[in-house]
Amino acid sequence: MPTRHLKAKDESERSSLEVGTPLTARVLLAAPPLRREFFNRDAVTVGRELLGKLLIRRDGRRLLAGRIVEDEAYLGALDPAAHAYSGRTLRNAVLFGPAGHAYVYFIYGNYYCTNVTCMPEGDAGCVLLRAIEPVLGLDAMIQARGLESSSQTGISQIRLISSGPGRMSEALGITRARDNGKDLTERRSDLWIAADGYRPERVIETPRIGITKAVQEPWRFVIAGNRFVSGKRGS
DNA sequence: GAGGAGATCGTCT
DNA sequence: GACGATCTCCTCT
Repeated sequence: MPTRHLKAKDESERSSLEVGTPLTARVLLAAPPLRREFFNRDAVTVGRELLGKLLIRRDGRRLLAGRIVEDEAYLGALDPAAHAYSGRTLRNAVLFGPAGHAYVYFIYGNYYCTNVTCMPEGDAGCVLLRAIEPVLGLDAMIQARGLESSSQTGISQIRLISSGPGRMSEALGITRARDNGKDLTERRSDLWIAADGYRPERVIETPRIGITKAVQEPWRFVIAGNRFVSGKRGS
């Protein structure tokens, strides 16, 4: 994969790249994984409450983690924009299974998008994870994205690491072959979601983006002011 | 900085 | 054969 060149930056700028509040592996491993009951609710509630939670990837002996700053709810059979709307297929079968599992699909010939199943089994609701704010493993994420090292990554470009569902999945090495159907409530898995007690100050609800059906529904949730939120000017 | 076009391939009909 | 819950690059202002 060719290296994508980002703007150079100086040392003073680099220190500010330690985005949000960087966490240690010890802190991440102490954070309890979200329980099945958390996901066994409607997708809108889960989407709103997932903001601020930690998405953690174990990659060999390494941990990568980011705080969820943007997501979207999809309501299954009730939602024309949802993959489950047209019924069960081989691709979306995970959506019809138990809550708290990863639904990963391939899109536009290049990218993977990562969802968490929710609602009681059979209802096929899910939450699309759209962006995280890196809290551990920043350099590994930059490498996974094919960007230059953090010593050369500009502050104005740092959001390119994990802002957007395709970028976020690539940064954490999430693929359909590796992660589709994985239980995200289980720390013994190599991908899970945990809570460390952080609560976002302000959450904004907006219409979902990148879809052509049910575009008016305000089921996209973002942490207000967070620089890793995708879209134009993070809106 | 903003907007548009093209790339790319799995999935579904 | 058509479409798509995206991203990057290029052009214009």
